[in-house]
Amino acid sequence: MATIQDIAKRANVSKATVSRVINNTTPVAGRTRDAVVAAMKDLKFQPNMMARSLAGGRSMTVGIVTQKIGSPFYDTIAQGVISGLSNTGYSPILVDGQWESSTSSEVIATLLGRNVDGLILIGGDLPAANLQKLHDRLPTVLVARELKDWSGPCVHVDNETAGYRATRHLIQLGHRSIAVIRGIEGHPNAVDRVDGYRRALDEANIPFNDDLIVSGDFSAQSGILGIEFLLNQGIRFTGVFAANDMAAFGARLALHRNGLRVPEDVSVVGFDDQAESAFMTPPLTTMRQPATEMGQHSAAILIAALDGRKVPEQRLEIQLVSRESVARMT
Amino acid sequence: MATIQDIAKRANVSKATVSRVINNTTPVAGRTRDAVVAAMKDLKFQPNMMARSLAGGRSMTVGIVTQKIGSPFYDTIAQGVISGLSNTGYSPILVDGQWESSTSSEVIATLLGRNVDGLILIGGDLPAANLQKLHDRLPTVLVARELKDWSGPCVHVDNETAGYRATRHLIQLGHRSIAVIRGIEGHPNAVDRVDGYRRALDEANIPFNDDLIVSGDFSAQSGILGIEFLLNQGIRFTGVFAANDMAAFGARLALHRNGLRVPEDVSVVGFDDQAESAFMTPPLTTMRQPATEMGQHSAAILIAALDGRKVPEQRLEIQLVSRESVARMT
DNA sequence: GATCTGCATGAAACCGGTTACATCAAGGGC
DNA sequence: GCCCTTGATGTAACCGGTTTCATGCAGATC
Repeated sequence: MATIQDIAKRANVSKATVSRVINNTTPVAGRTRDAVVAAMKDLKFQPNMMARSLAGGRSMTVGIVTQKIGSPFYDTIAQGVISGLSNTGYSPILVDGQWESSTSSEVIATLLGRNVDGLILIGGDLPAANLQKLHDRLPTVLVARELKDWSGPCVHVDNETAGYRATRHLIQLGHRSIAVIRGIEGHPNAVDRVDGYRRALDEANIPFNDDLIVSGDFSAQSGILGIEFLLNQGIRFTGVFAANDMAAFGARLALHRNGLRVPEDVSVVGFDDQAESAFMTPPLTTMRQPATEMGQHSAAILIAALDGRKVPEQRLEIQLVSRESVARMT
Repeated sequence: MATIQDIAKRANVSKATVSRVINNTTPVAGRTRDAVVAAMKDLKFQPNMMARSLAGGRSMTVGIVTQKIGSPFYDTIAQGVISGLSNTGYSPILVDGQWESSTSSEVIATLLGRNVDGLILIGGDLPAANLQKLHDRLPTVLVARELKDWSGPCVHVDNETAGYRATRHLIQLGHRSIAVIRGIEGHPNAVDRVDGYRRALDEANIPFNDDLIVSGDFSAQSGILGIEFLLNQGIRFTGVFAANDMAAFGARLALHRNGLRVPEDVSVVGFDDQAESAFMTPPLTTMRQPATEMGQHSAAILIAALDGRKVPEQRLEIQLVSRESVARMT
């Protein structure tokens, strides 16, 4: 591999000049520049990022910390980030925090050791204080996580409103007994969604019934278990609001196994709108999270911050995608 | 951040000694070592990877080139690679080749500029010659792609046999008119699967009928279109072998829309066994690709190669996962 | 024509490690 | 007791860039 030194020799200039041409930091005379450019082309020069980073302090990499690789929602965000980073000169290093703040701290430490220029944290539950310290050190953007005491950039959507809208949709179609399959206990997004559910109930003067709420963990299995539990308890419901699409899939299957039709007997609303949801039988009505866009937008914010620019705030909303798993009560 | 110099001063030794302690390259006297270790702990020393890489020639990163981020199968492999890499000291840089050899070449070039120590190529269609040149330069493992003229390590599964088994399964249950929704034209895996399909037919003395084969592209939409097309043409079939699970989802939905029950009227076999498949209605019978294992195994192979070791060949097979989308012909 | 100014360029230090080589003290062999 | 070996450690060069500062040259000013 050709080094900057080789280029310099070939173009009869000094290393410094070559560096200037590459980085456009200082004006270089036209003919000199041409000679350097030609030499770089001839030798197929590819700058050594390691050296560059060591000298210049920038590694041109950004760290992405995702949670539980394999979860559709977080994965899609990560993909959005990666796609948003392509052709920016920055390369992504993707690591998994596994929804544990200790693991997250660890992986972040190795990312720092790699001199990443910026950090994108998808979800996670790192304490605000740690985050703030991190952000004082290098640009950090938080995705899919709301946090008070956080002054840095943050890309998130309003889960409470989404939960409200999902529930209102069912209510408007005449449903009054709406079961909820909750996400992981204490998970802020899950909590917000249930809060929205309650608001919609209050608004419609439907008393809140705790029996209709079953716990879950965002898995399809928890959707099955939730429905089985409700049915075994003899609890009546005509609508189901699932924590996410995976749980909705499980719920839909359990209903099927118990001879309940969707949507004729029970309506189901999911959350996320993952790729498969449009092709369920019946296609799933769900709250679409703009996961890809969230990822891309956070990449844009980070790049802007790294360049000292600011990027216009972009309003991302969770929207109801009305398909065929919901019907009017008859 | 503390540097090796700071450690050296604090432990009253030279930089070299600190380096030796860190890398265990040369014996260091017990008390000296202890002093250094203590100093590192005190100062929370985290070696600068950039400097390390520049000096030592190793970057402790590996490049992962995936195709079309967002495709369940390739994504799962990538996840496997990432998980296989965790705690090895190597960090993954993930890029998307987008199923275009020009894009792949480009992203690989930037990975080389980043001094990645090894490369994992998932799928793709880079010409064998390029690959060989690449492999001469740095350890490279090929995943989910079979290639003659390739002497390097390669993790793949036998798609022909899988296609054969899927078809045989249907035949054994009495099906004789089995439609195929093909994957992308010319995609080697897709071609192999259809070859296996033909072999099973031949073995059972069922004449091959070209009308039963419809084109597709691994998308759910193509599953819908395929079934619609067959139905419109009035072509009769009792079984469907889909290129992958996404296509199977689409096919299943199209059958539903046309009043055909699965599996009572038509049996469906998918390919991949992605997470959602077990929760379809009915749960999808499919050929399980050990995607995660493939990723992990290829990571293991690469790490071993980087350490100059060899890792025992591991036989990975595609297996039939029998669920409820297939029934015996009545 | 001498002096000043400004622009293009070169020399060298520096980033934080690794490593070949030099040095030095202690122990062993005669 | 002297010399050689051996093992531990220090010194300094080096990896491939960036950046500060010095330098030299041309044109402008008087």
